[in-house]
Amino acid sequence: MDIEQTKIPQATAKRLPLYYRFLNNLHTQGKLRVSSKELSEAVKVDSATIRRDFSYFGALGKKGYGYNVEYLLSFFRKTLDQDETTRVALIGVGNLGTAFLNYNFMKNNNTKIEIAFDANEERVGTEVGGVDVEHIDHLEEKLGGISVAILTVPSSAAQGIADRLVKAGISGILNFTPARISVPSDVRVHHIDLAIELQALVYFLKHYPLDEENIEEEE
Amino acid sequence: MDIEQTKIPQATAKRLPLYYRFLNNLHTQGKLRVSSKELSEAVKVDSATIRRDFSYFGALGKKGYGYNVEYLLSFFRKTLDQDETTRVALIGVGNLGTAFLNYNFMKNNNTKIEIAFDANEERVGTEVGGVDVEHIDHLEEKLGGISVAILTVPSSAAQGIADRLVKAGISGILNFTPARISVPSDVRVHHIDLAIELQALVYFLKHYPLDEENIEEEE
DNA sequence: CGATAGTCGTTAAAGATTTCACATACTTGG
DNA sequence: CCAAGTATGTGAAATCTTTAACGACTATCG
Repeated sequence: MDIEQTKIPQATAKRLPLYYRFLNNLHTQGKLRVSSKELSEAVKVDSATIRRDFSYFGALGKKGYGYNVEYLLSFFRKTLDQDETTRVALIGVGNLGTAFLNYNFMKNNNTKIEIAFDANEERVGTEVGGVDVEHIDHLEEKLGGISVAILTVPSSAAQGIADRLVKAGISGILNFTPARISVPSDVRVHHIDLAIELQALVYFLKHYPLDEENIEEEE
Repeated sequence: MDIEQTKIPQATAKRLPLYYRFLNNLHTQGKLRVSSKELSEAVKVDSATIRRDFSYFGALGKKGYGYNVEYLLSFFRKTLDQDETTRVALIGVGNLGTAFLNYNFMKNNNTKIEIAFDANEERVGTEVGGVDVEHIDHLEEKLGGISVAILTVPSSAAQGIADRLVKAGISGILNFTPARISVPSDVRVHHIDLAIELQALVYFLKHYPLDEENIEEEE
């Protein structure tokens, strides 16, 4: 099983959660079947790419019919490990951190922010979006085996906190600070840089005029 | 000039704002020169990739020396159109929207959120992060030629607002809602989906164990 | 001034991803 | 049960991106 899964292209892996969500929508709407073409219009990914993506997992559809929503959904649920909840910690309850805490992505996702940390005494002890805020000084003792962290602290604090997270045994960090943090090679870091995303959009607007050749893109 | 620029790979274009910011840091620190190797460690991009990226713009460095920070910076400033400010509108002053308004990216970026819109009467008329909040009903009349919008509204409202933005003449949308919006082919949309980013990280952690083969990634 | 170490720009190779196009097989309606 | 219509899964091509490797040139130090 893992032998198979290791072969899935990264580009495909990044689209899986997207597919999963839209399949969920379809299911909620009561749709029973869906074609790669329909799905393509919904998620804005080329239909051939969708078929190719699905094909890495085997033959999930039927020729002349399309895909059975329920079946596909249950398949993805297993593949994306939706049955077991992933516990997440959030560091930095500023504006962005608060947005995350109030953003109830745990609905479809089975990832749950279980605890938040902040350096500001005023925030410590409060509850934001149903999550307790602890003091950052207690990071190590309160982390309790959580393996994924969302980092929404000021960029000057990013590397220091990251070091502590690594020592505390974290294995993945979603870094929203502009700082590019250094971690051991067995810790995975994904960077999301809001300022850069905005600048990139502006750059593309100015330098890649699009017309009958528009192609949406990742992330 | 545009002839040249159109040829720049998209992957390179996405990294430019990142380079720009780090060069700015170096300049602030008083560094006069930098090698692709040093820069590589700072931004976590392979040094050969950096050299290749820079080379699309011509020979910016000197063999045996590296790159002159000041020169490189002034070059990027021109290339990224940092001299002219891009005006941006923000729609949806919720948690995430507020985070953006308080996030002062206008420091290095020369993109400026000039106006914000919200449907909540209580927020209308207030000022968040120095930006006036207008009622969404006045979107068209108050947009005043702004061509880039950040969309941080509930996903159910996303397509409707997008349609109005398009009619009002927007040319780029940074969409933070989970909805994949449909727009004419001459409007560029970049999607950033926080829930998906988190899910993707979790998926990679479980299925792509890394050790002496870690590779950081985009976005 | 010559030797040594450092660094770019680029060619070429490898790797990853997307897209085309079509044989194949299923569905549907009469 | 057949014919027409649909839609998958995939081989092959096209495209895009990264990486290795190295020749050419620069800086520096003794």
